[in-house]
Amino acid sequence: MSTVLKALHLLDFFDEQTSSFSLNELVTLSGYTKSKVRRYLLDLLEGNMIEYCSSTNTYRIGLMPLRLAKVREACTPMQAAIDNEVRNLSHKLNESVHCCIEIGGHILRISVVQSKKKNRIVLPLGEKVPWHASASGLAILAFSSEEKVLRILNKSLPSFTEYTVTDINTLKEKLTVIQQRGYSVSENMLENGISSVAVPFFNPQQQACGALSVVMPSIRFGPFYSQLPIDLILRSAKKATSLTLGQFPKCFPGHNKQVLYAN
Amino acid sequence: MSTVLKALHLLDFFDEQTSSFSLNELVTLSGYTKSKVRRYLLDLLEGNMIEYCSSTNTYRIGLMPLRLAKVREACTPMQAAIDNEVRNLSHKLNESVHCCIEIGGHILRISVVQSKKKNRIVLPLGEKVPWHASASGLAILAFSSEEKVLRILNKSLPSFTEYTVTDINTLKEKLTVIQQRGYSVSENMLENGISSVAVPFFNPQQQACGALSVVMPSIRFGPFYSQLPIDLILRSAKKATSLTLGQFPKCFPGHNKQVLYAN
DNA sequence: TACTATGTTTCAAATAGTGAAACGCCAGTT
DNA sequence: AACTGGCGTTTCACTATTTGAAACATAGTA
Repeated sequence: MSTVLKALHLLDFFDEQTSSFSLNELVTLSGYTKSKVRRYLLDLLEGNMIEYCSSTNTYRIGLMPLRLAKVREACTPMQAAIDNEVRNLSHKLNESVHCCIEIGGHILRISVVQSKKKNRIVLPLGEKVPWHASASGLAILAFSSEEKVLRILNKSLPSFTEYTVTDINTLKEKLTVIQQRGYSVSENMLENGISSVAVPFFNPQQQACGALSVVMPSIRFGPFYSQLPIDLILRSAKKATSLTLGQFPKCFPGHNKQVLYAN
Repeated sequence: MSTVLKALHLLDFFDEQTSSFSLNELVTLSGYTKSKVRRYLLDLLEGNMIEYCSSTNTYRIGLMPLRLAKVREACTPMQAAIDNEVRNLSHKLNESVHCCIEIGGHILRISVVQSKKKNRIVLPLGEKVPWHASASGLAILAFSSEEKVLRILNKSLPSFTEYTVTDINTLKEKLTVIQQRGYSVSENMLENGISSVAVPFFNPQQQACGALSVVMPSIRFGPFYSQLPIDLILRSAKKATSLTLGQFPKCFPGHNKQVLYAN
């Protein structure tokens, strides 16, 4: 593994919950030796990827990512495009809609719009979502390489409810179904009473890089699913894809324009 | 120079104008050998810092910077804090106010609020500002290391008006004055008819990382400067500094609370 | 004062980075 | 079809950078 990659790996630990670390904390988290971590941190510091706060002896994200994000958003305004699609879709369906993208091996929720209904699902922004127990995670996995699927699912997976599927073979079968349908469904898999439908979207390399998901109380899911507005959801996913210069792969169903509904 | 830093250096070339590059373009820009650049790009790719677009054979900024920027803004909302100070200051002075920060060796304007007066200065957001011919640039330089000053000023500097100073020794004298006063002044240096005053602000390492600047038609500058509301401007700069967890250095004048006015 | 937890420095050993050159591929030209 | 130039890819011997362990420094605490 290259030095550059090892250094960049340190950045993976920073998130909204834990946004700054001391040297020793990163030593523990990364498993690298102290000298290694220190050297990397100094390099990242000089490259403006992180900042050092001398009063607390901790490191946090620096200004360079801000600049780079600005550059990226300036030429391909993904965040704006996605926020827009999520808002539209939520407005049309009057259910909560959220969008997750995969970064650094995790799925992160980067956009949410809540339903206006009294009984609705409220999802925190920036949260990590489990691969195997969310419609979004499965939607992405279904259009990922076999190797990646194995890497992610081939470990002991946590069970959240009695409906969480943790067996790799059952999960693989689920993925096959999702590949055929083009969307995934989660009923009470992550938390009892919450159900959702997700459609993946793709990056320029035609890899699934995120998913749009409609999420609601399970009590409303039956009627919703029986006349699933998959066209609407798909259209949003395609728009999000094209706005970020991505491309749906040939293997995606509905290339033949025939969309499969419920069951 | 470490490998990590050399790899990160490639990211410096990406900006709003030129947001994607082929391998060879980066070879030319960086002066590195082809093998080197390629290796670095692959590492950055795997670290999600960049994306590869196979249809154009070019690289552009990836998703990781987006994530990191989000993390940073979530814990220290710099952009929001600065926008706020710029708005306040502009409102109080009724002149255009803007804020620049230094990223990757350049000064970028990241926040602007226009004066409400008919005759006012309108500045584009995201523009690069020259180090030697702007109040902001000089304000930052005055509180930067000698080595950095030399690196930046020790090349042939463009002349914008007959008032642009391009001689390094004259510029250095200017910097000394700014160090004593805590603010910098630009009269017609970048464009005839535009004058401004700038105060630097600082990051946690007490390095000048940006500047707040009040800018107006030169015709109003005399009266303005004769009773310069430096306290107001300084207070805004200090607030911007503290909100981003930064710290003014000991060497900054006014630690003794005595503020020097005009001339 | 001693103790502990943290960050810093050092240096020989070894791993990972390096540049040059050869290679393969594609598109445009003759 | 053969030639050409431009670009990305692969390879490999050489060596410079990275590495880990251990000693050192410093700050906070009992």
